[in-house]
Amino acid sequence: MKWLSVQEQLKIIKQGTEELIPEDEMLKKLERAVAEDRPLRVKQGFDPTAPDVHLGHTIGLRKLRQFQELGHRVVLIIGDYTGMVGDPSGLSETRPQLDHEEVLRNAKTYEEQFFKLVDRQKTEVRFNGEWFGKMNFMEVMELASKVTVARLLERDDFANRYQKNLPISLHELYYPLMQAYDSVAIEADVELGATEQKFNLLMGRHFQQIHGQEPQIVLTLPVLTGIDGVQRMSKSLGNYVGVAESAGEIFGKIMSIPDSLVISYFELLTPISPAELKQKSRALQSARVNPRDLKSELAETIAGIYQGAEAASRAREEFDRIFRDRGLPDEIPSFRLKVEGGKLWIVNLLKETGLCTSGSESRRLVRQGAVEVDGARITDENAEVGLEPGREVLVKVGKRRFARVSAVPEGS
RNA sequence: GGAGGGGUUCCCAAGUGGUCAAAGGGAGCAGACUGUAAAUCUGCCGGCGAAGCCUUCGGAGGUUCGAAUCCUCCCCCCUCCA
Repeated sequence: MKWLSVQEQLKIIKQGTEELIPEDEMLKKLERAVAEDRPLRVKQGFDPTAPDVHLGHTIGLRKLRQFQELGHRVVLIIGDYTGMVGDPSGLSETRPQLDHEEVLRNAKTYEEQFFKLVDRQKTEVRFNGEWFGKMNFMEVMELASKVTVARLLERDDFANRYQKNLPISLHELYYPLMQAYDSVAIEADVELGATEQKFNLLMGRHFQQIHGQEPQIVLTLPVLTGIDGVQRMSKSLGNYVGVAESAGEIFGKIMSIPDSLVISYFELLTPISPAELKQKSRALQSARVNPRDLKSELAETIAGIYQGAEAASRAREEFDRIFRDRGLPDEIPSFRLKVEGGKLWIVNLLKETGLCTSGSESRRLVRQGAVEVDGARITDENAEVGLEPGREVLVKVGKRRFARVSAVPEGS
């Protein structure tokens, strides 16, 4: 194995990271890795609670990839056991617990997405049920005896909830211990996580020391702001972009982020060089470029990483056509509806095609002027639309809901 | 175990007998504008072919012409005491 110099490695590792604790130990580990030609074991755990890997996760995944490129080994821990507990990090409430089968099913989908960014050949996949499943109650108690309640309550999410008189279940307090024990089980050299994971990561050091191991290095990464521009990106907050989503979906979602987020997205989510980043940032400030165009470039880049450059470019074209030029998307679902007397009430049409979920919503949208049939706006909620077999009528609701509708032929 | 506080529409949160499908904020959706699914402004925001009616305020009963609001029992959460 050819190694980069320790200093060069450290520089790359530090790029875009929030904290490296402690840096001097990292240096020592790297030196030893090179001297003994033995890759570091870089741990990252995932709880397969929701099988969608989103852009927020990719910050960590890109970092793992970098470690691999430097010659190190990734240990991916699928938290089949911890997933059943539910990580309380950054949450103000108890997570729902999952049953074991569900967790295993999710894990599979998770891996597929994970390996879009991380090299499978240089990854060891472990389930933490492997060791937790064998533990007996005495051993669990033994673990628990190593941490004090006061220490656990230092964590800001627990502290917050405790202060606000919100419930904290006892099992949640075990989560950090379990994650920490994972590090012991796989003898991790480094563990990555978002800044909000810091407590859990540090607990890993503590446990490794207790078990006579050299403590792992803790590397924290910035938390990505979600597409709402306010809260951290998370599936449960609905402000996320999943890496498995279609290019069109990814493109559109990125286009909907506030302009103020564009630069940091470039920095955290694309392989942009520091120089280019600086240039874009200046261009934006000086109003030399239209933020819209910069955002479009960002959206295409990100969509390209996960769905391929071709799909990304098609997504951009389609977006421009629909939203900039007010045109039509490539694919519009077609419906054939049963019609009496050649006419169908607009409210039923919208409901039956799924363009609206209820009659009330249909009426509302018609009243608001959101509905067009063959380019003509319909504002009368009692309107009827003429439908015949074989001839499709184009229905548009709002800016992005389309359908082609025709009638079911007589007698079928 | 004792005493007290609380559970409201997707989320936060008002409401303590009719004027409540339920204030306000957020999210979401739509319209206008635009540079865009940014920003801003405006409107909508349980369901029903819409007249009125139906379902909804932790659950089940009850009082009342009328209950989110009052009573009874139950479930869950929090605080203090032990």
